[in-house]
Amino acid sequence: MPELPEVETMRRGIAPILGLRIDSVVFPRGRCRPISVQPSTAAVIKGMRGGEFSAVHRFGKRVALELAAATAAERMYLVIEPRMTGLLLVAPPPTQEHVRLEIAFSDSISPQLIFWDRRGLGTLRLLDAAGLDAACGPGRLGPDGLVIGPDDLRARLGRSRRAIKVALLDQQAVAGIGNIYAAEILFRVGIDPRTPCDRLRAESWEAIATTTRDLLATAVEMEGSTIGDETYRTADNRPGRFQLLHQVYGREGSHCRACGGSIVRIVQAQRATFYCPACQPRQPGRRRKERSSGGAPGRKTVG
DNA sequence: CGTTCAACCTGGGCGC
DNA sequence: TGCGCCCAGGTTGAAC
Repeated sequence: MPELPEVETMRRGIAPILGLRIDSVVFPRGRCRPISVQPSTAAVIKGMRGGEFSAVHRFGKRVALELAAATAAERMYLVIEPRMTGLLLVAPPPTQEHVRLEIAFSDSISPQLIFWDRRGLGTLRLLDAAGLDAACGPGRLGPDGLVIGPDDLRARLGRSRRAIKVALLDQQAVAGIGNIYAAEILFRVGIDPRTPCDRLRAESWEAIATTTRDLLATAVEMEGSTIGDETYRTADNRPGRFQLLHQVYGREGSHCRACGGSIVRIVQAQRATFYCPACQPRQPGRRRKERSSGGAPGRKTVG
């Protein structure tokens, strides 16, 4: 679940553990399969115990905890990728069973840091600076969604034939957008999610970039989106509030809050897309053999 | 280059 | 009640 706003909220929420001495690092052996830990659980324990975290960064949908070191060359980072169900907590976890990592600090008053992940698709990596750059640097991730500019977005996607919804999920184009926010962004700019990128005009890219920044910033302020029960929670175990502002995601068959029409669900690249056909009309076909049969810019059901 | 599919996992919800 | 199926916020790699 966690996309940029949720991961940013996690990043901010675990700040209380910065500067505390790492007393113990435990990978509980649950009944379920272990998550991916690189280079190994033993190496992670050895690399962290006795140290302290000096900063916490976010790269797209990943959190990187920086370990204090005498020199930059020795500096290591614990990179956490929550994927679908991972949570970073400084509060008691939803269940004990899916606690994947537990870090305790010598100051007994302070909370533990817990990585909890029901499905276990999340990953943990202990990386040096070069490894961090390879995993999260500009070669791997595009500009962050909170600061993406229209020119950058257009330069990266403007010539692509991919559908705009699918392209917005490409982390190399722009980092941090996931399935929820891609749908919400496109609703707010009134663009059909199936529109090929190379058919969007400059003003559309402008609108998409501006809306992406604004919407993600608002979602961060509202501490992300919590849908259903055992999903995303803040680091201190509270639900986010941005789901209250969702206009299309998860609302198939419901009335569009803008026009009263019906929200539709389609599948693109094996993932659900929600949109309002009335508020997000098909682009008038630029550069495509258009057989104006009726006259009105009516649609032909294509797929 | 782009799409499609399977895989990685657990668990909730639904129809029968 | 139980079983089987579909669904889920993400990412990756192989096959076409």
